Amino acid sequence: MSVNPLLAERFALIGKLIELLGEDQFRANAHAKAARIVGDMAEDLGAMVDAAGPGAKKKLTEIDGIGARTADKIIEFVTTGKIAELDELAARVPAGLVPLLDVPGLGPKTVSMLWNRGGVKDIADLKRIIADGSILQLPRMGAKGVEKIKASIALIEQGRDRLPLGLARPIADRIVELLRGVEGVTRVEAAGSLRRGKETIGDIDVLIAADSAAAAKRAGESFREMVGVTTVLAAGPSRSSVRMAIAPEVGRFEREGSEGDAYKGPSIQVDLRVIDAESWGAALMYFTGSKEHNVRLREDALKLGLTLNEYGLFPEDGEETPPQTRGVRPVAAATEAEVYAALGLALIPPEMREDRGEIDAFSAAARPGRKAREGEDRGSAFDASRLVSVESIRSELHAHTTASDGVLSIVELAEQAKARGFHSVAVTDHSRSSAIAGGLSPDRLRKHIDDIREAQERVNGIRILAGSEVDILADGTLDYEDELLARLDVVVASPHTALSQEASAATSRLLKAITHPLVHILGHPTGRLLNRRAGLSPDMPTLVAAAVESRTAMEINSHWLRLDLRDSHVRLCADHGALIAIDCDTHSPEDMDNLRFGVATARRGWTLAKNVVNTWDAAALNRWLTSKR
DNA sequence: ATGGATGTCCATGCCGCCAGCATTGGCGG
Repeated sequence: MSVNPLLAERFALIGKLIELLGEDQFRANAHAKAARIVGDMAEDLGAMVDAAGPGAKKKLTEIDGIGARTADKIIEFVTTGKIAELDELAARVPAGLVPLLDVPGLGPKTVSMLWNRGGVKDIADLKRIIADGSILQLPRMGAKGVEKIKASIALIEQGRDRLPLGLARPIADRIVELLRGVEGVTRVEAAGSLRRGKETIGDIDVLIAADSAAAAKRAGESFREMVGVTTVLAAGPSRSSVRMAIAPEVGRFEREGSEGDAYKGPSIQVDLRVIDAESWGAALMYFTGSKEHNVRLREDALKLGLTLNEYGLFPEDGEETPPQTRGVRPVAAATEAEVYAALGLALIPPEMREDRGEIDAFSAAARPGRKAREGEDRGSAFDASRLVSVESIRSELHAHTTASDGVLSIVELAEQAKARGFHSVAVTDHSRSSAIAGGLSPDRLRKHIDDIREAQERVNGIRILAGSEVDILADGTLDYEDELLARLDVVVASPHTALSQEASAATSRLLKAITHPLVHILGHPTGRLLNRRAGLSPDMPTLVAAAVESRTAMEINSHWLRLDLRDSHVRLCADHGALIAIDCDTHSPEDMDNLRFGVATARRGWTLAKNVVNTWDAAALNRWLTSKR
């Protein structure tokens, strides 16, 4: 287990405690920032500290946003497992107060006031003073706000995580399709973290433009009456807001027994916003985010004598009131491209809008102090057309058949892949140790290879590669003898068991697989499952360096429960030019629809199409495969 | 607490909206 998520959680907590105590806001911000940086880092800080020894502090402070004090705390946590400052702060604030910060509508100032003025120490206290009405005596607590807080608490108590992208996306697609069918609606787009392809989604934001107020009204009505809506939270001319039920089955809705407020199952909030066509681009940018990206853009706008908001990019005139309310003409507003262009930027793909260096990279002018990226001339803007896209994917290199735990025969799998326009598909059933998944004994694999060759005889227009998803055992050895692996066209090596082994063991285990001369692809490298299992936390820089050296591809497993590698790991691969394989780990035909999630993750990690083996034509793919034979 | 410019200090992400209160704080993006 990597210490990074633990450290991120602790830094975030320190920041929150400082805010609750009403102490230095800048210290609080600095800790929140440190939490974000540490959480995004691919390299395990525990390994870094151990490896650097006495030089650890210097190494840590080289990271932008980590100073001497934070470095000390990282080292303290790695070596002792605790942070004294955190313990001291925690002793001064009731533990039950921190979860209150997660209640929508409650921020640090309000929670702090509830505690100091209202004696609130946890959610139960808050509910009590809401119930007996005494909360209304406190400053800034009016009837309207308290109603909102009450509703938010009810929601929080259902205790749900953010929704995986793979569940949110089909819901959003359905809503977008519904609204596009409303007469007079001219534009519809889902924005937010969904549009950025983040692995989990907090809520769904849908923007529309319409050619009349009547059309916008019709759209709002259709939206609020959709199947699956359990509660209408808002119903105004410019905004509607609902909660939608999510059935246990993917992307399906369940209405029986879920009428109105009685519904207590999983749900997601969906907001519909009506946008003027003239400010479509600015609004889409604002609602797409990320917040950090938006703030950077607004900062840069000010340096150019401009001010950016969700209505457009305007000349900065020093007036207090928003420019659009004074009839000021925007410099740009209608499309994202023109707003970015007016800021001296090429259109930044939504997946990259995270304030992770993309604004400098997309700047038309060279900016000093920036390292040129692989495949990029210093001083020229990042070329978004070179990023990998769904359309650029030409093969699936990780798929299962009925021989192990898939539902398709070899021929059926080939037909599915062909229908998607692929030139090749690899049959990679499980190896013997994955007994539950029907792993093949060496003898069965030999027979399976014959079956694959025989299937190829019967199918035209697609190449069927004989492969295996071979288990990487806990010590790094592979589940078949080299002699057998050498007979396969493609070898995907993946960890399936011992997924909680310690970082150093995981690193050497995976390193063995990457450097094995017969292995082409490292499959779902960490074995994590979203919201369920953290998986391995190997030292990623070491793995990536080895992958570059041995020309082994690192997989992005596209299944929305895996998305493994994750975006930050992918970015490390892109920075070093490692090969990437984007695969669906196909077990059934629908699994191939997950490709877009894998591609989104690749784009979030700045992956160029040329570094993705699935984008290569058949000849190039074959040259790479045979180079390891 | 950090990072930048200076050599110890100084500034520190933007903008709009809403409720509550009476002109601003707090929140969310």
